[in-house]
Amino acid sequence: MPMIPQARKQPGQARSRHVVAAILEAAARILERDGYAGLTTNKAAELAGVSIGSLYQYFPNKQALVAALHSRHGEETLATAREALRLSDGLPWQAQLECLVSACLRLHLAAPGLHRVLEREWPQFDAPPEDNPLDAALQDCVAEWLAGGGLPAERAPRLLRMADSLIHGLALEDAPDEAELTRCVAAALAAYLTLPRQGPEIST
Amino acid sequence: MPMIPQARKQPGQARSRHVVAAILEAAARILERDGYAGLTTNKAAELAGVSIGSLYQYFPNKQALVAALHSRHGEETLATAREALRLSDGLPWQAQLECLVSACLRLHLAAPGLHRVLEREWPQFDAPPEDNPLDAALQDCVAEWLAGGGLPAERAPRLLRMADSLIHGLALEDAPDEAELTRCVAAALAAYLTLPRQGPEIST
Amino acid sequence: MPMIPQARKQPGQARSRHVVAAILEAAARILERDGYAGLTTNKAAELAGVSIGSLYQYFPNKQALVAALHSRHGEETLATAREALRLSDGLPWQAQLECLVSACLRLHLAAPGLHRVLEREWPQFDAPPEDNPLDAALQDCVAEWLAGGGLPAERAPRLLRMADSLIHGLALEDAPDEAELTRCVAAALAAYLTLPRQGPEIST
Amino acid sequence: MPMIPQARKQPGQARSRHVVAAILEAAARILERDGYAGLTTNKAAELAGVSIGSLYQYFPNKQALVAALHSRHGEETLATAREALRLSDGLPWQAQLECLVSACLRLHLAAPGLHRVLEREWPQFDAPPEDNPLDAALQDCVAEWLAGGGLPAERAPRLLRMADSLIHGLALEDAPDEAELTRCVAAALAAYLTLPRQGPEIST
DNA sequence: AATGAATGAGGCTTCATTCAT
DNA sequence: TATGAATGAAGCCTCATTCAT
Repeated sequence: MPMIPQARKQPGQARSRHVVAAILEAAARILERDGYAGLTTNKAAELAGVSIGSLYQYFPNKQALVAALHSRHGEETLATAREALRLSDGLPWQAQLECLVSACLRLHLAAPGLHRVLEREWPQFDAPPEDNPLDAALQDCVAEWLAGGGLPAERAPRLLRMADSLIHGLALEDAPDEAELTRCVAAALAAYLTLPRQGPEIST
Repeated sequence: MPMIPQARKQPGQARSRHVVAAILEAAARILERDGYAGLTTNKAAELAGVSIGSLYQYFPNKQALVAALHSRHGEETLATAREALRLSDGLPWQAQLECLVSACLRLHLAAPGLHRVLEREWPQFDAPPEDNPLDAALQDCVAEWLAGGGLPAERAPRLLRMADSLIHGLALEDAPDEAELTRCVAAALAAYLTLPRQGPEIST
Repeated sequence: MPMIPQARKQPGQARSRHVVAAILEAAARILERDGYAGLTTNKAAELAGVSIGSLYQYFPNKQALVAALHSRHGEETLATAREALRLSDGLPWQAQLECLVSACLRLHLAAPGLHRVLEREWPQFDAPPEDNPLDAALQDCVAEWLAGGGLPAERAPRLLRMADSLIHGLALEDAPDEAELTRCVAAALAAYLTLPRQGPEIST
Repeated sequence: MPMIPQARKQPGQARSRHVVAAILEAAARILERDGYAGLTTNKAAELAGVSIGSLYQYFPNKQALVAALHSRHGEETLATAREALRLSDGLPWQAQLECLVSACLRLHLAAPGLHRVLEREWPQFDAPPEDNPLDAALQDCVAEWLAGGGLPAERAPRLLRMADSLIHGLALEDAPDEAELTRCVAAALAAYLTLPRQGPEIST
């Protein structure tokens, strides 16, 4: 149970890659619609238009299927973050933060249910805390950016955790307004970043 | 599926109350350890030391069991919030906010896994969001406090959502430091509360 | 399983008799409404307004409960038949047959579902074929009547079986008309009674 | 509950058809022996020599399994009736009626318990009575035959109900004699068919 | 490689029956 | 004697996974 298996084979042929993509897409759609409990390997295979046997050809079990989606989500997030920082290069850090948040928010608003499942319902996210290479890369990326702006780079991990939480929590609002949410999240994160190093508690 | 059943019979005798408490306690422990999917009615009954039939005497189905825990969590949260505001009455609002966050954080640090399940994994999203009387009461409570402090009371719903997200997200940290997390969360929420009414996106 | 237990105790007190009657009445109503599968001892006890424990005080198990209803039905049928024959004494046998059929039909139209269950769905009716004393008494009664009218008394068993089948089958019609059904059933039974002793088949 | 599900997938391959046949055969045997309540999906699968999963591959639930048997019985009855009428074409209607009854009786004597369950215990009474296409076809077939013989075709529905009742009732006799029973049933039905249109109740 | 029929452990739930109070 | 909470065997059904074709 604790092992998170990888895809059984690297899709070498174009057809294989297409099948894998179809399966992942189908699984994502079901996850978005019905949650983790509503996803069955048979439903995913059917929606993907392949046989259940073919699904198991590429994914050794159901967990691997969701793990692949999780991984894909990590890649998208990393790419989005890098792109946002690149495009906003030169702007004040607050503006860059807004860009970052806005980009991530857009990513999640496209499929809030899916991301909620991947981030919260997916039972394996406690297994590898930070040794997930994608998470690590994202942390490095953000830490580097913080350092470049004179901000405390060691706050990158928690900053990401806070961003994640806020984005997922607010993306589930009834009628989410991207611009407004961006301001809220960015403001909250900025406040964290500018918190004095280890200010003594006033009371106690 | 959309029905949210209630307990099948109110525990009248002392024995009954004890059985119900044991079942809830067992369910909470399993939920904490194995997540929603890992909770089975038979496991809960066994861990509670009662027969499966007894479980169904008090809870018409598995959902009702989790719903009861959810409800209990809501009550605890509401009581905690009220108590924190009462105790900190007269302090500046920032200090009150810290008290509030600190109290809620303490509540969640006691069983972070359980609360993650109850708040995020528990598929109650089909139920009307705010007609949960406990949530509504909590919102009212916070809105009243905000109004009393000259803060925008209409931000109570989102404030609570943000608090929730941050607390649950950060409570899962490896070695959470309550005091430190409190400062982070409070700062983030304070920043949201003091955001200008509808500031233009251009300005910092 | 093959044993058909009797009521555990003879109701001596008035209260006991009342409780037993209430339980039987409740069971009959549920049987009528929901069929054999829909009858549960707990439902019967609740509808009767007594505790499940009390039900088992008077009926050792569920089968005994239904057996009691079955027995009661047999008694009613026997009484009805005797009464019909008595009242029609002196009339030609065809008229008496109509009286008999009419009386039985009326009995069944009052609660067709219940009687269907008791006669067809009740799994024990294959166990004692004719050693049921009530059935035997009914057969004797009818045989005697047949003999008195110069009709073949040895056909009583099959006559009763045919009457039973027809009455139960036709009582389930959508809008049963008692008078019309009586004529149909009586005509059919009369035809059987007047069938030549062992007439050679015309063909073959 | 009111849904009357169909087979989940039509047996396409030879293997599938064999499995379906084995399941139906096993279910029929259990139904015959133990009645509806005694039939369990697991017992049927085991007796059929297939896994419980395979049973549910072809029958979405227990009801569908029995419905399939019911349907099969309807088809057999219809075919038998048509064949009997065809073979006896040209004979006087009384002889044809005997052929009809004889053929149906033979059908039911092969497995009287099964047919009793299918016709009487099977709780299909909520389904519209005559929109079962097989029943309707049988009625049409008989009505047409009656009309051709100068008999009241509008009596076909009740005639069938009476035939059904009598056949099922008498097929359960201890040592049924087909020829004898045929004469009894045919005589009874003939009497119904020749009943005067709406004769006054007073006359004999 | 692809297919999809087959498998069977295991989950949820019911209900006849018992027994402590 | 009455009560009703407690019991647990047993039934229905799902779904991850395998394997013969």
